[in-house]
Parts: sequence; structure tokens; C-alpha cells
Amino acid sequence: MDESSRLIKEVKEKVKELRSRGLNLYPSGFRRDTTVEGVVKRFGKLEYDTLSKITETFTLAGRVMSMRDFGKAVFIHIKDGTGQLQAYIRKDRVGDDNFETFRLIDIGDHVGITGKPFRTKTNELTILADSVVLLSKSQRPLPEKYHGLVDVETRYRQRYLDLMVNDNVRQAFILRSRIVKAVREFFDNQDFIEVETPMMQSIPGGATARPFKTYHNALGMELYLRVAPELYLKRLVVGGLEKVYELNRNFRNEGISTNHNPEFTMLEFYVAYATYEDLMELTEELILCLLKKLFDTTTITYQGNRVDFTTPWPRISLTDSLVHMGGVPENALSDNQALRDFAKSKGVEVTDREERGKVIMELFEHLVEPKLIQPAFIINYPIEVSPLSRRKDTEPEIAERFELFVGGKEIANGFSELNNPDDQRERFLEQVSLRDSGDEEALFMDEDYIRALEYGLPPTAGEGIGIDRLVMLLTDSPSIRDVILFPHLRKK
RNA sequence: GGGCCGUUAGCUCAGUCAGGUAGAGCAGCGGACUUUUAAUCCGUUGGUCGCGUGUUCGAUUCACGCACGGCCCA
Repeated sequence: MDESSRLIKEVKEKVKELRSRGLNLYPSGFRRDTTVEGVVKRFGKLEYDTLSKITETFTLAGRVMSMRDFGKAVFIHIKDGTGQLQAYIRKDRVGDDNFETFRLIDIGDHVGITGKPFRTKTNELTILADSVVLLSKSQRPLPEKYHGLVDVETRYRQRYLDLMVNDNVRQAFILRSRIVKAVREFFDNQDFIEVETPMMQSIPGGATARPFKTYHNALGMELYLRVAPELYLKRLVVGGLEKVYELNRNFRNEGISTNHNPEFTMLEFYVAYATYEDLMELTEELILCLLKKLFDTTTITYQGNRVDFTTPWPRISLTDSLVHMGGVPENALSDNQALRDFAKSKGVEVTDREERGKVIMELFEHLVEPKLIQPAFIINYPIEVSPLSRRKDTEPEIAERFELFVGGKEIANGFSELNNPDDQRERFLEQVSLRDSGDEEALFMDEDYIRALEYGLPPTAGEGIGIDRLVMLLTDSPSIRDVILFPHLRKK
């Protein structure tokens, strides 16, 4: 909005006039004794006659959202953090002086109102005002009352406006808060301890992703914003914290899309003496617990699809999913060239440099992932794309790993942790050679982490759950930007 | 990075195909109205039509480039 906007100029003039009348536009210390919700809860069900006998008065505060002016009486709606309520201001009730002052109040201003509840002719619960005071002057026009604010860019850049006028947006973020709270309760109730590990790391690790780089002046060293807390959390398990979780931000220097924001919220948790199979059960338990607590149901609708979370969720091996859901010819899975040819025939871009595991993952992402609408665990990933996972004893080229898919999105990734320091060193070395040949997502060598493993990590399983994606599912949001208050956009 | 779409008043949108420098509703401003519900009625202000270059007598409209956003693809 341009500073020279005529509307804003008009408000500035009005502000000057109000000040010259000695009115404080931003007074402090207004005390309300109830909220909109408080009034509605207490009087919302009372009939006209019962209400008309009530003489008790209440003081509440809120933003003026609409105004219907009758000259000597005005109807307004005020909105506070709990809801919206109508107020009726009559000149003969608030007095001439108070009414004159009130006439200077606009839509968007915060006001304090004292009065008694009643019902209007049209049966709307309303506060009949004894007095109105200005609490904070709005100096910019609000978005329109009927259509609200639709422009996506403005909604993201000025989220406060979006929250102010679009109630569904407000509801989604309240739900997000409740989800996060319920997740914490779930883990706290199972005797996990919540920890916080470094966001700034000298060696970024725990996930194959490009990191953001920054610099610490006093230490004179480069630091990276973390792509995952994983390696620190496992150090804690080495130290004897057997059940830990962290629910916090990760940063990945990658593209932005409806499923990706450069900073996003991740839950990671680790359980000593557990396997990836235990974690699949725990995951089912967690999601069902959330659904029960938040919606009291086991089914949701996501983008028009009914999603049924009744357990157990199928566990499908990656290769089975490729053959049966992705239409990959069975013989291609054991023939590198046939696999690459098939990928190309499906328009999946693969370079000759990419190893088999990566080609398989590309195929999976394109051909299978979008079809996984109902919750399903995909299990048994190639070892070369799982550098921190334990090998299966029976099939050393396969990792004891799963990913959970719902609504065509990856929601969780878990595995039995690789606790053999020698194997881990080998895996790091492979990653380093990938990095040397140009793979910017490959892991860095982390000697300190290997040293921790050398002290002995108990057999452990760990998992990460993308909180933003989970919230998308539970709020039926098509874009990650709908569940992140301030999604990143280009500077304007 | 590529393709498609969008950007017009504070907000929500017409208009652009067939070039002649813009309209509506809400909001605002002035007035009437003491039970309205997108209140109503009368009057009225408001726009470098995203930015730039080109074509043209003349560009919001056509062409090209750029910026920002959305969706899809990589």
C-alpha cells in the first residue's frame, strides 16, 4: 500500500483532528472483564425475554469489523481473540459526549465497550453499550468485509491481515498449535525427554540436503544451519538419554514449492533398544492419538480424498511398490541398464553418474508416491540412499528403514540406526566421494560423530516426522504456505 | 531452470480479443435515518491500469524484456 494513498492521507487528517480534541489515540491499561466467548457462553442460549431482565454489565474489547450507522444509533461488530459480537450504541444511552467521540471511530479501530447483553429484533445476541472508548486507532483501511482478502501474495506478506479477516486461516493456525501441543504430550507421556540441539553446526549432517552457510565473527569460523538434528540426538542416546525427541526448525537450501519451505518444522525422536518395526507401531499410535484428540475420528478428508487411518497400515517393500504400483518390470530391478532405460521411457531424468539407489528413488517418487493416498509404510530401502541406517542382517544391501506416505506425501522417515562405527565410516567415505564428484546434497565426514559411535550407541531406532506436512494433512491444506505463518517469498 | 496463468481504486473484480489515456460493488468523504445484518436512501472523492523499452498520430490494450505471485514440470 502506497504511503501517499489518499485513504491514508484522510486518516492522518482525522488523527490530527482527534489529537487536537485532546483524545488519546493509543491509551494504555484498558481492562476487560470478559471476552466475546465469555458473553456467548453465558448468554448465547438465553431467549429475548430472559435476557431483557439482565442488568449486569460487562466490559470487553475488540476490533471494529463492521458498522451500520443510523444517525443517533449505530450497530457495530467487534472481534476479539475468541470471536465476534455485535454491539449497539445509542446516543440516548451513552450520552451526547461519548456518542460524539464514538462517531470518530472507524472500522479497524480497537474499542472497549461496557454494556449489558440483550437480543435484537432479529434475535442476535448484542451488547447494549453504556460507554465506548477508543483503545487503538487504525491508520490503514481494512480489506473488504464481504470478499475478505483473497490475493495470495498479500495474504502471505501481510499475514496479520489474513488472520484478521479470514477465519479459516485463523482456525488452521490454531489447529497447528494444538497438533504440536498434542505431539509433545504424546511423547512426554511416554517418558521421552525433549531436548534442543544446535541449529548452527560446523558440519551439517543427518540428511542429504544442501545447507545454508553462515559465519561466526568471534570464532572466525563458517557454520551451517542444520539440515537435521539427527547426529546430535544420537550422540545423546550414546550419553544415556534413551528416549529423546526434538521438535524444531530445519533449514534446507533448496527450491520452494507447495511442499517445501526453506525452513520447516521437524519432529525427530530416538528410542534405544528399539527397531524400525517398533517405530512403525509407535507412529500408528501417535497419529491415531492425534486424530482422536483433535477430531475424535480415524478418517479425514484430504483434497477430496477420504483417508482412513484404521491400523495396521500396510507395509510394502519399496521394490514391491515399484512393480505393483509403479509398473516397473520386475527384471529391470536387477538390471541397471534396463532400469535406466525404463526411467527414461517414463520421462524420469537420470544421469549416468547416478547410482542405482538414486534411480530407484526417482522412479518411486514419480510413479508410486502420488498414488499413496491411504497411509502406507514403504519399507526396505537401498543402502546407498540410507547412509545412516542399519543394514538388514539377511540382506546387507537393504536398510532397515521405512517411510510413511499419506495423501501422496512423505510424512515420516524412520530406521534402525547404524551403530557400527566402522560401517558408518565407510558410508561417510562413500558420501564424501559423491560430494567430490559434484553431489552437493551428499553428507560430510563427521569424525566426532564416529568417535561417539565408537563409545557404543545401543541398538536404537529413530524417526523424523515433517510437522508442516502433517499439519497440511490434518487441516486439508494443499500448500505448505497455508500452514506456515510467514512462508518465504522473494523480496519485493 | 522451463511451460502456462495472473498483476487495473484501500479490498473484490469488469474492461483489453477488434489501440482513441478507465468502470462497478464494498470501504472512504458529505447528508438523512434510534433494532440493523453485505442495512437502506441521496450526493461525492479516489487510478503513473506491476516496471521498462519498442511499434503507433495515439498504448491499460499490441510486441519484447524485467519484477513479483500462483499452478504444473525439472
